[in-house]
Amino acid sequence: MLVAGPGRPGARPAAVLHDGRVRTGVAAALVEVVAEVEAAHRPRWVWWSADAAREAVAAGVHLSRAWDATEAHRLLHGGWDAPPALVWALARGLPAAGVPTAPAGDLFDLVSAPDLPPDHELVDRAGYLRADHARWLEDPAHLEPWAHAVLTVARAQLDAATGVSARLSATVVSESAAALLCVELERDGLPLDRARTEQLVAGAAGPRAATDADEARARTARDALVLRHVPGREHTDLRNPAQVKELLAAVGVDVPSTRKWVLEAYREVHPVVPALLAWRRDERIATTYGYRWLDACVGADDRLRGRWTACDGAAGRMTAENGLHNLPAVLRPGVAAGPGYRFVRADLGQVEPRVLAVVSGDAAFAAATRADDLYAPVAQRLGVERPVAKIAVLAAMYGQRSGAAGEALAGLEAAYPVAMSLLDRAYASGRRGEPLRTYGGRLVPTGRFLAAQPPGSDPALDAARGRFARNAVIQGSAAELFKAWAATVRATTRDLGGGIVLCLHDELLLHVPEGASEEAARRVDAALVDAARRWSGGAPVRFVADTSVIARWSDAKD
DNA sequence: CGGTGAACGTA
DNA sequence: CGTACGTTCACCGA
Repeated sequence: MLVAGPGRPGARPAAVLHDGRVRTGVAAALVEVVAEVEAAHRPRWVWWSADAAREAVAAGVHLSRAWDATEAHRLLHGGWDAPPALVWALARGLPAAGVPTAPAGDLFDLVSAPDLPPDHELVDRAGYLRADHARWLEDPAHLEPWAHAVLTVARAQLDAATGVSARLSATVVSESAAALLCVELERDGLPLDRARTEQLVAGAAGPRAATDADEARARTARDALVLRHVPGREHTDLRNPAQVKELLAAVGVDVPSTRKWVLEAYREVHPVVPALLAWRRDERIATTYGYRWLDACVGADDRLRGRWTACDGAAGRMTAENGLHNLPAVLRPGVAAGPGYRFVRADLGQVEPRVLAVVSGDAAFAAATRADDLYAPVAQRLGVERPVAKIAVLAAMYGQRSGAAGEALAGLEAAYPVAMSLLDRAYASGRRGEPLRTYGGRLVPTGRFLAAQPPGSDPALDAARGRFARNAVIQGSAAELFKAWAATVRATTRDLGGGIVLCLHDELLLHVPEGASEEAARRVDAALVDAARRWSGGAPVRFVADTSVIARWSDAKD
């Protein structure tokens, strides 16, 4: 057990509970104890959240296995918000509505003190965590009961998980590893070639401005490249969509919105359209991924850092801040391995239809996953060209309505009825606002769209819930497979002197010493075979990765 | 001042 | 644009 109290990282109190023995102290001072216990016993660390491991991770201590009570709670009960008081309550079988709330400020002592248990008690008369437990934990002596409490929670969660499905406890374990990996990703950052990145930024935003006036001039100069095409309308604010719409109407481009995919069709109609689209591309880099971003998010060690989250609030994919998940492709040449290092880049091929084959248990569709290109056997079976088969499969999974997938869709229903019926059932239950579980067991509520309006009251809302549910069962299950893969890679490549530096939904980027890069690539591929077998329970579904050793993220795959 | 929608980057 | 996320901007109402 490893728990930490409130306070600044490093300076906060913490406790290690192992084999009946408790050691408490400042978290930074406990790192050695943590390392000793790990080396001697390789335990499954139980913690309220991986944040408890922050000091140990900062010190470079590798922790192999964990049970993360917050992530377990999210999997078991759905939703994202999971404060300890709620995690405790649901683990103890208490109603969430009864969780006592802690009013902030001085008022708290006056108003609620009589309802609190005696100072040495963590749990109140009703069985909930004492309402002021956050403040209560400022006393280091209280960390021991805090550690026992999370152990109680973890045991209850393990029982509950086993009761839900045979796979759920394995999902908790891999989710816990992913959450710990997030702390490591925050520590390590993504290697950048700063000079090259600055060059790329300059290409869009112009040279680095020395003063605010220079910056304003550069901005005006960028705007002028668009406005010169519309004499008489030089005062249009390009950052105001309503004004842009009016400007476009004045030159004969009448559009419902000024979105990129709408304007693409008007490129040839008036030169201001391509100029505006180019302006938007550059403006994105100038404002979001420009010099300010470089200065704020890239460390002195040329690493791009941001906060990582193991699961989003919907189906459970990982999220990252500061551009780690949405860096424009033109900046990717700036992501470069350090001297003596290489990236190993691996991305899953056609992961969502392969996941559908597992989740649905469709034997015929599973057979198609034996091919490197899944759409080839599907096209053959349907008697259509490959592009048609691909559009039909994507349309079935995502409910795409535009495009000409109609006839092929009917073919899919006939050829793979089991897979198609899973998608139909997910859509139908989502329309009714029923929660679903992903293949690994995550509970996903579907009533999250304007919860005030019940299912059945708004057809458009019901359809949105249906589409969300159909997507979530695939996207969420794919996220589980991905995290199982990432956790396996984390474990099997750490002796090579490098590790994962980026997770991007279906893509892993490792930074490893050059001499170990080919071995790392082999282990990444082997990890996929292992993780897929464990996650899918041995289903006859093949997963494939495109894996290559490269120097820059943008380098062509070989 | 905070919240909202448009817009757009990624998967 | 099928879904999800993070970020910035302008606007709105308080």
